[in-house]
Amino acid sequence: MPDRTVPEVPLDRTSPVPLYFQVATRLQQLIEDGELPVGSRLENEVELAERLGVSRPTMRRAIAYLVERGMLVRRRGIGTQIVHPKVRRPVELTSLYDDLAKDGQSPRTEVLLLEVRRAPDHVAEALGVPGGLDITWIERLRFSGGEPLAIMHNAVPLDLLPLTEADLAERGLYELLRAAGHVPRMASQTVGAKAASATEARQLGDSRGAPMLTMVRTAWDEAGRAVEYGSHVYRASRYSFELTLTS
Amino acid sequence: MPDRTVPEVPLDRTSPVPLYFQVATRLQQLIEDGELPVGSRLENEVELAERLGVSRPTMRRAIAYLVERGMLVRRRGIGTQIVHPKVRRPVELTSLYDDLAKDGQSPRTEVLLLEVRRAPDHVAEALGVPGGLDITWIERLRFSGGEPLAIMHNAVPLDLLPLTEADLAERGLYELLRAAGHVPRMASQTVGAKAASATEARQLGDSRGAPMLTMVRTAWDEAGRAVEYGSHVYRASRYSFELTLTS
DNA sequence: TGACCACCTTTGTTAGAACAAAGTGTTGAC
DNA sequence: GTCAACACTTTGTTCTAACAAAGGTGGTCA
Repeated sequence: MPDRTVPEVPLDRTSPVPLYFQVATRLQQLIEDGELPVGSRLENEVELAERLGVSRPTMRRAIAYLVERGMLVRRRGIGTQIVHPKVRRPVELTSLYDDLAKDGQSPRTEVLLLEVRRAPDHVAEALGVPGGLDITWIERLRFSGGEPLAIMHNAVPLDLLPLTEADLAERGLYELLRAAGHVPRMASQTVGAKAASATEARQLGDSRGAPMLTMVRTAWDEAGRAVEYGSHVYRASRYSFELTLTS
Repeated sequence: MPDRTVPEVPLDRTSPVPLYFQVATRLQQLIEDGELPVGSRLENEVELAERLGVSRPTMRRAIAYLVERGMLVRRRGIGTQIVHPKVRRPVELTSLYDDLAKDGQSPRTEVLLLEVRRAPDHVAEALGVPGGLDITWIERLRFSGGEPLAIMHNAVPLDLLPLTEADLAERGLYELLRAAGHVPRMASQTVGAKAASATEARQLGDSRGAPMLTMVRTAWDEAGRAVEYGSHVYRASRYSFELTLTS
């Protein structure tokens, strides 16, 4: 496949958006739109930098950004190739509410319990706090399309934000956390399966022993502060996790 | 928390290992060992570069590497802080065999079926090939600690490598792929749950209807070529997925 | 013909330098 | 005493420059 000449990229040097990002964004768009087709090779970075009017480090940074996202592949002596037309993010750190809302499923939430209490040992440990931490403890039932989908148990450190039943009924926990300035940035999850207990079956309108997907998660914000512990149970017949992962 | 003086870092300028990586690795070690405790702040990058005897770009690259991995956090005007003592990789792209072997569980594999055939439609689609693709189709039973753990169905494009029953009994599929130069770099997974079918129950020595964790995956190599399709069923009582994810 | 070497292309690494932008803290005016 | 302006600290962006290393190609010589 022959080299592909990248069209002119409009640059705004007065903009607060960094040059490397302007270039990267434009390249990404060209690839997504198919103007730079999968399999084709880019010009070499020196020429490209010259033609677009940026320095080589800036050009390299833009390319590195797309390599990181899995759209481009580079090899010394060979060049830069387009290998995928869509961004391949590692994994999106989203909540169930976000996922459903994005799909236009209009989720509904029923708050079963909301109380302030001392964190149980296993929760305190998951949050990385020695003990004696005050948390808001929440139990919610999530519906989608009018059908129950999941039971969600969450703990949020009390000093992060005040949580009310009304807020939670209308918005997802992650949305509330973000609005309060505690953006989840990293999370550690364990995904497993189990048979529904009698209680779970009753709450979810499923039969006892029905297969359930379980997820236990701890999330941290940018500054490394634990913002959420969650232990959820999903009806396997109605939910599964999709992940894209990179080495 | 006061600034922390980073101890001297030994640099080998004749080594093929890049300087920024030597610095990053040493820093990572210091953090993991607790010599640079969580919450403490690093010296500013200019001073640090000077003291360690590298240029500022090199120092920045080393730090950026650790920021990317979630160990450090930087803020303009503030400095660089240690927020986590362990590397937080997005998600490791490993196979079940790798995971078990790493835990010292000495996995055993029984090859139930190995044949060359035309890819079924849903497999061809998952691999991103229009159709008419010849694949090696494999069905394996994976044991751990003498107990059956999972049933694994895989498809590997025939032209990638020849697979024999003997190879698969001794080594994991990913290990074989890597050895053949087809290193899996990206994968797309769907994780769900289901109740064991009669066949699955019999093969896994579990009861019919027992909860099972399911995983369907397509993996690509560095060049964007599909190298594997897999559809696996794990006994939920004996296995779960652990993931770390970043936004 | 075939193997090996030299050369070309392309990305990777490192350095030095200057200015911009974001936070923090301090000083001074009112 | 309060608040705004300013200075200082620290990271972020951008540029120029040079050399190293890896992959491919073509030519020479046996």
